[in-house]
Amino acid sequence: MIDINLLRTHLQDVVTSLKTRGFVFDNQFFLEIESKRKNIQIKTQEVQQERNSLSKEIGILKSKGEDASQTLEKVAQISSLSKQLESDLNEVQELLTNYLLQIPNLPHSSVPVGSDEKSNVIVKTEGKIKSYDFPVMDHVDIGELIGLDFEVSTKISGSRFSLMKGDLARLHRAIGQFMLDMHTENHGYTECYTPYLVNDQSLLGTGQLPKFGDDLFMTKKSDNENLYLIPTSEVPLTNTVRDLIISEDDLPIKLTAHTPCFRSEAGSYGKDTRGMIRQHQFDKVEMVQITKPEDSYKALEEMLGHAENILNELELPYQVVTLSSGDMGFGAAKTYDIEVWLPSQNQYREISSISNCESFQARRLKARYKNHDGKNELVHTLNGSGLAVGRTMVAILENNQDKNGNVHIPRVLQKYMAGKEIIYSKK
RNA sequence: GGAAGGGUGGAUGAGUGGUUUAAAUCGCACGCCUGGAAAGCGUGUUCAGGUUUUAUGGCCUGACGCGGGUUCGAAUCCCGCCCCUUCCGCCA
Repeated sequence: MIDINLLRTHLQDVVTSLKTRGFVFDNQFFLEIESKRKNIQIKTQEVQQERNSLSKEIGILKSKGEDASQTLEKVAQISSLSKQLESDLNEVQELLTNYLLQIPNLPHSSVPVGSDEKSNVIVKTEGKIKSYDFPVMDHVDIGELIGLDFEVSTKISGSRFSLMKGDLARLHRAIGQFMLDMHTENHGYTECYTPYLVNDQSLLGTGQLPKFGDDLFMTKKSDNENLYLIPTSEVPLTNTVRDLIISEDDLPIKLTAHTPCFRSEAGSYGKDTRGMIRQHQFDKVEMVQITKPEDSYKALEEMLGHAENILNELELPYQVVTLSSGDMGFGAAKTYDIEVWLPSQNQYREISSISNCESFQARRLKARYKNHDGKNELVHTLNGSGLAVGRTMVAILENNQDKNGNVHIPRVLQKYMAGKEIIYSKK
């Protein structure tokens, strides 16, 4: 949620900024509803004040044993007026916050302006793309030779799920373990185990609700309560600080978790239907940082470095792009995507997304810290994949294949695979 | 799932319809005292919002788990829900 005071004081700037990310701000609606809110609120508070003082008078009169019927009569009218105004005020305020919840975050000044991914800017390209003297297979063809079985997963659950067996399943586990170990042992994150089902308050806090409910899998807890499968562990990790006032000494908070993620991919029919690129269920190791406002952009660079370290260790070629204003997610002020090289597609594909949400989520979460002046100030929240496990495995299969369809296990993963160096194909 | 008890400012905890402006204690901050400290004494110490002010601030509204209701007036009474504790049942 963006700061309503910004809308009151710098409306035009906000409108212009939002336009760069394709959001059309309803100026007239806002001004209308805001002035209505102001009028009703002032009037409501006046009436409440009068009611309170008259009610107090009644109390005093009665305690003295005097007759209060005249005052009672007077306050009866005021009281019903007050009720009416209170409900009017509620209505207007609900309208206003509902609108505010729909508004995406403002892009940071360093974000390239553009309407879609075509305006993304490549920051750097790392690693050497191998050349292959044989026709490369994609990960589905390789996978089928070493334990990837979409026929079975389709039978069990339908499309966009996968089932792995044997060394491949172990490789998948090894990747997650390795990433988690890197973040906890070398990057200073605290490992977390989190719920995979979360309530709607949590999703409202991180911005998936109310606007993107269609992308979530929902379960029913009871007649009047639903729980949602997490689309990313950003949700539980970031919500750890909801409704908290954190002491300055405890910042930054750096959390990581390896969890499955569940997405209905409602708006992506026909995209990446083959293979493991776009699934309803996938594993991801997530990094989350909670920082002081002045530290958040330093933290963003740091997190990018942490994700890059993983790819460097795995010896996978990648590039880093800064997302343009129109390509960023709802809550982000600035986002870096890391894209890994996939030989079968002859292009880089997203494997990580690292965002600074500034105070956007913190405002929804009521996540604050006590600054050195003793004032409560909203924290900044950042999240990033470090990395998507399934897509990392895809990249390893494709980049490390040989002409016999064997997959060479990256050196850093071998200790997680009992020293195994190659997964041999059944070809 | 069943039964009982509970949820009040940073902590403990009092408060069963009206001077509650949420007591008291602890903690914390500042001041006095002191060579310095402790003790003691004094003062202060929640959040959100509105409005006004150059500003410190002032005035006002709301918040006692959440949401409704009754009432001129609700922390207090009524209804629904959530969470916690203990016991029972089930279960890994």
